[in-house]
Amino acid sequence: MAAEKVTSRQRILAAAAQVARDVGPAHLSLDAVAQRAAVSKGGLLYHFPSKAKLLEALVEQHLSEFDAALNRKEEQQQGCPNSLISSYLKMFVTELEQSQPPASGVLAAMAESPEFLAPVRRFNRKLLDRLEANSSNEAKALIVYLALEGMRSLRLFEVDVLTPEERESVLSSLAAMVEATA
Amino acid sequence: MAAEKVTSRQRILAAAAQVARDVGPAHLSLDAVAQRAAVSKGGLLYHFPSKAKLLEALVEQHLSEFDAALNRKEEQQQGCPNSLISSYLKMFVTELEQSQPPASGVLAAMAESPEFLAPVRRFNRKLLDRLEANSSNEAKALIVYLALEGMRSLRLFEVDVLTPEERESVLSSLAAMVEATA
DNA sequence: TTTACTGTACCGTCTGGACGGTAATGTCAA
DNA sequence: TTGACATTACCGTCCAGACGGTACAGTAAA
Repeated sequence: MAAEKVTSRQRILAAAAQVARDVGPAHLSLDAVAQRAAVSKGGLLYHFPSKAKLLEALVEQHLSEFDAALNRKEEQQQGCPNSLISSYLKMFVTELEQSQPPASGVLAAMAESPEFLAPVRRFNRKLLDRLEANSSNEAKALIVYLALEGMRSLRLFEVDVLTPEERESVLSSLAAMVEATA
Repeated sequence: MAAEKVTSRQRILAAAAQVARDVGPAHLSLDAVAQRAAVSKGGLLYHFPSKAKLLEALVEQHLSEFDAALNRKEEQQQGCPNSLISSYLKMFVTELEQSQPPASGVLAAMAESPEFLAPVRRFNRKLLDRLEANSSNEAKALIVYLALEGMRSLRLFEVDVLTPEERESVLSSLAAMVEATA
């Protein structure tokens, strides 16, 4: 049950993100997702009984992948001061290097209704709490967090116009801010 | 021609942003916009011959209002070093104080298709060029810009979970960064 | 026998937008 | 001054297509 089922579910989720990118977040249709995932519409609705459930899962998946990636980075430098914000920065760099596509599934969910982002709100608040508990300088950590969030959202909206040089310059400055324990 | 026409157009534009906020960016329908603007659907289509034109106008309006607000702030402190990034910061604070609603019309446009954000890309790039020409420390200015962009996008997505204290702390730190001419 | 689907047919609703009016305002020649 | 026409700024209706979701019969593997 696990192997096949999970694979199908994940294929559908990935297809949904793809479709959202291709036709615009507002035009994510179940038919198109099913086709892209090489699943019948009945099959799709077997896994996700409604469009809302699919969008919910899209958000959930994004959050859990984000969390996993962050934790992975943090394990690599346990105990260091400012380890969380430092991990977030490293994670962002890794994402860039691997040129991971933005989380367009989340966009589709928010387009449908901002309510779908309630889990994101909860996640963000928890992250902020952890960040403040973990940082030697809260304000600086917040700025780094927000600057990264800014770059993420620019990419998500496909309005990122930073040159590679600017990006590098910003990222190294942010790294310096993190290391300068005030 | 001028007085009535402009008023009607603007009522429609404002109604569109409202509707997008209410029903979710993906569900902005011409009928709903017409109703909210107290115009018939035919009337709406007279001003905006297609949905695409309406969304285009929504983005354009946002950009021009942004630009106007920024220029207004900059005029108040002509000649100062780092005047542009400083103006952007002040503008953001003003927006917060007036608790202006986020630009949900732009969200509706991007939901329909990311292509609608092409003017935003151009605008951002120009802004960045101006910013770099105007700043005594490019990297720092970029960080401030990105942090503000981060806060803006969190609000736009309705996932902003910063406490007023955190916001204030960040904003005053950003102001300090701007003033510390390196 | 249960799980995990496929495929087809179908339904009700919503939506963009085409279309054909129409009333008010303005223009201009006789 | 007035009648003829043009333009502007809409209104209200209609329709074809897309979409979410249901229903159901069948199938193949574990």
